[in-house]
Amino acid sequence: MKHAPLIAQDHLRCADCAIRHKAVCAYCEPPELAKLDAMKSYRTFQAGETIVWAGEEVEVLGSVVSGVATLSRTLPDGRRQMVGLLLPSDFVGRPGRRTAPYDVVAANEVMICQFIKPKFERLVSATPALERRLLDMTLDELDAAREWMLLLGRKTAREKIASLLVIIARRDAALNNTPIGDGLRFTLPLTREAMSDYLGLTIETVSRQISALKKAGIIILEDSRHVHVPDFVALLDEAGDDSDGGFIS
Amino acid sequence: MKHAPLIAQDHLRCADCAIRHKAVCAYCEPPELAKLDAMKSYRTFQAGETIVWAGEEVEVLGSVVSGVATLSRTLPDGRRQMVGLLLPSDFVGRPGRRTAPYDVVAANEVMICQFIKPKFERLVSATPALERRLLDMTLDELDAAREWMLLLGRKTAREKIASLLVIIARRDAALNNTPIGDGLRFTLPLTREAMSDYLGLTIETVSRQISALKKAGIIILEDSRHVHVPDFVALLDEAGDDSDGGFIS
DNA sequence: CCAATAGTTTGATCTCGATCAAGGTAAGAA
DNA sequence: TTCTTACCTTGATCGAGATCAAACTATTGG
Repeated sequence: MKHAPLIAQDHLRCADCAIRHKAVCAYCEPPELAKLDAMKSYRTFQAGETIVWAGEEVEVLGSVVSGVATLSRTLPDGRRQMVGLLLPSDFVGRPGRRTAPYDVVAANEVMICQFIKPKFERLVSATPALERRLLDMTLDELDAAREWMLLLGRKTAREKIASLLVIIARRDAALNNTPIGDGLRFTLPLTREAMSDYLGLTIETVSRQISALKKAGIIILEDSRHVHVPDFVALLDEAGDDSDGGFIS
Repeated sequence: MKHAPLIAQDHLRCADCAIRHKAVCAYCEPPELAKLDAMKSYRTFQAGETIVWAGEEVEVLGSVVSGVATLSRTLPDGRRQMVGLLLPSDFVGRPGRRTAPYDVVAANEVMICQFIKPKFERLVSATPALERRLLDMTLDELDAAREWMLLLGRKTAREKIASLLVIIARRDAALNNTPIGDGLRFTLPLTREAMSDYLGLTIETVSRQISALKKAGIIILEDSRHVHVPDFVALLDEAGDDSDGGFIS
């Protein structure tokens, strides 16, 4: 049987597309999947707004359409570690679980394409292709988490910063459908504090290492949020390894 | 419909049991699942033996029956970080993926209950309950990985050691069906070097912190591998948080 | 028995990133 | 405009954990 892609360029734009993508093709899509279209709704969160509180019952799940959200855990004494970064097309929520063990917070204005959980789960149960797709997405998240463990446990502050820049640059390029190469330009969607939470560092160290990369000519800062990378390979080199960060599936 | 547990005490003993557990019950098990019994075979690996090389094609998957295996990633310059610990009943292998991005190594003598991958995957495709169970197990692994990210990014060396001891103690107790409490006694299945790889520390720091916990009376060492915990709550307290480590699902 | 090997512990010193502290910058409100 | 607030940068100092070095323990094999 011939398989044609169900969604092309804009498969990142909303949750049901992100979920259907790869799960099925235009020729063999189970009719149940079309129901996703009817079920979805959109919701916007402001920067800093908490989308899900750790331990709280979650009644909704979906995926990020635009903006950036963070997953983070906090120790009783306030130490915080980000455990995931949700960029457009990433899935939010845990199918089959009642609560999340971490906070989900909007880093900037975030639009979510969402489904009512029980409805969505009923559809999943009835649609093996959807179940398979969710497993596939969860394996990608697991790879990303393990890649991050290597970074947290063994990389230097400078390598951590470079690695984060590489990931953001790659995702940014993928989102805009532009090739990755020299002369790359992108916007940091995170504050220095959020970066420090992600990298297991302090704000000051993040700021210092970014300044150091700037001084070394690896990056050029137009302002604190706008990065220009004249030589992408040089940045990759600073990251300590050449893996794809587990974020490309 | 009434649900009865399919497997009781010994559900940890082999892969098809670990996988069937929770997926189904004695009354509603799909007939396909019985095929797991016919497909499984056992294989033993010596301590230090590599079960799967990073990037290598994997033709087999299954779960740990006895012993301990580790998942680890290595940077080009040799720095190593363990990204997962496989204790009895844990699943090995990535359904639907051709290769693994990390090495799987036997920490001591390990017995695996294994399935031939294509056969297993065909069965999975035909058995939605199995697919769901795999998703559930993968979500547990993801939770554990994220818990570990918090440890790697934000905990002190002492808290890291205490956290690892708590996890091993809990798994050990679960395996032997004994309650967790004071007067706990267990064997460390890892060398100091493996612990340092897991915790993002050096061997020396691991050794020193274990000595410090011993001096503080939190643990009593019968020899370097045999630990006695007089007061479990005191150990928990040293771990910095009271979560279950994501290892209990 | 001794030698060799692998793992563990302890000490001395160094260094990277944390901490403490002070300014700088940009955007919005009064 | 000036005040406020949030965010970012830079400097000085400190300390937890790394590194370097040596000794100790247990096991295996000749």
